[in-house]
Amino acid sequence: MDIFTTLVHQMKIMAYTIHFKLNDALYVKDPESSALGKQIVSLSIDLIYSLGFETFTFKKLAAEVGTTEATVYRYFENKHRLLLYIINWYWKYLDFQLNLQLKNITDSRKKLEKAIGLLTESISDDAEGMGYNKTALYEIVISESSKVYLIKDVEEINKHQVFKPYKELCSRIADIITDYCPSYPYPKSLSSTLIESSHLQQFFSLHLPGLTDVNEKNKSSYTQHFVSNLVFQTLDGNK
Amino acid sequence: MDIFTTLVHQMKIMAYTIHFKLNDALYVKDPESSALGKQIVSLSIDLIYSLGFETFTFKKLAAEVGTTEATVYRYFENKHRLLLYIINWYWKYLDFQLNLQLKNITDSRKKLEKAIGLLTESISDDAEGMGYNKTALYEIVISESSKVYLIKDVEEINKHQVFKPYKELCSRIADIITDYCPSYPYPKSLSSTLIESSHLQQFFSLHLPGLTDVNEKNKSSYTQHFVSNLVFQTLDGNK
DNA sequence: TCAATAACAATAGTAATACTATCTTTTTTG
DNA sequence: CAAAAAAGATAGTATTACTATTGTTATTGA
Repeated sequence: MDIFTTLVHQMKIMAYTIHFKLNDALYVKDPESSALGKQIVSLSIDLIYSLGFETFTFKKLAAEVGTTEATVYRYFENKHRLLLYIINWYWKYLDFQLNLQLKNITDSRKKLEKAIGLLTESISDDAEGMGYNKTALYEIVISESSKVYLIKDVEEINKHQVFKPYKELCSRIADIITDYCPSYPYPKSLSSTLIESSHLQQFFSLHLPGLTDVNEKNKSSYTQHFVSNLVFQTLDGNK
Repeated sequence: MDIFTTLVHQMKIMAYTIHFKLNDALYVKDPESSALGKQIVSLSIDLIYSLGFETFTFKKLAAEVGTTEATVYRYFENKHRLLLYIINWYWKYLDFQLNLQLKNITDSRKKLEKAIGLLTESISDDAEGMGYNKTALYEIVISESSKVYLIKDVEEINKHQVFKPYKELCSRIADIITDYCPSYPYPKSLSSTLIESSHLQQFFSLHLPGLTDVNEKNKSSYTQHFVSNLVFQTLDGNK
């Protein structure tokens, strides 16, 4: 059984909705186990997107869901864990999409190109079966995802495997990198840099364009081209 | 008058302590204008370092300084502004150090190498005249700096020029990049990527090493070598 | 040098946040 | 149908993030 088939087995696909089983250190009660739980996650994505993570509170979320704060706390310990849950879901989703789209590609350069396309969102993979507001989720990933690890107790929560999906995504891309250029000494570092700088350049090009070389002409494909150039020149120079 | 001389003129150097005049949108009352203000900034660096930004409060800071919360509020509107002040100070400091160390170098490759060295802290520039706890400040920059712009109202606060020192640092490095490789189309993007990924890889190598290729052997120079390879292969490939 | 004024300390208070606890009602399930 | 689990309703606490007021001590500038 190949790794992709294994992944498919880990999910249940029902009526166009993908379910990922996430690490139970992320929640108190599995939000996938009830309609209310799903609503909490779904509406939290919309609310974090519109308020920003700092301004987002469980009280506001409860009002949105039509329930009470206490009920939200029955699902998630605090808002950081909820964000971590959302970001983990996204990492799993991306890993899944990557496998799906790489399945029939044999050329490692094409694989890397596809991965960059996915990360920079230049591939319009349909949001069929996603269940959540895709725009909101992607914006949250860009603006808030680094807040899940940029905390004092990273190492403590890391023990509970909460970064496993991220590490798996990072490893998968690192493997493609090594496949493309076996002599390159930093495949994982380049992979994490690729993931993070894709997001960061998207953020900068939208909100602080002076930190980038984005302009009216290259706008739509700027991040993809910049990151693509960065990765391939680096690897080709290390061949 | 060259740009470096201009910069020197912008500062006053007194008894080994460097003072930078920072944007007054950052504070209510200039902390450089009193001994208490300096204490507030200095001890906030120690406290943010030891508690992490999320756990850090003005009440705790006031206790540390031996004053009251109300007094701290007379200097800074809130803790986000204080962090922004600290990070701005660091950006100005780095820009100053960069100019100082690049002064007598003519070769653009050597200039870039020096810049990378400074960003990855592999150059032990003496902390003489810094006035603050250098280790704490550098750790804050690595772990907390992105929180100053990853907020909902980035564009609003950007109007007050609070990211100017960052943009200046980014531009300065971008100019060296263009000097080294005039045909490279993304000098500012590469510059911001260089700055941010230097910090991120330092963070990952310390706290989530599985996302990098750090090991016992390359530990001390890992980030510098990775980033150096990334930048030079990218630029050499675009010549 | 004295009078004004700014700086700071001390204290108090408010609204919101981040929770926890308890009790009742509803829903699920064995 | 009974037991158990989930959710609703309500209440309450500690901490955070401020604002306001008043009195005292430095500073400074006429």
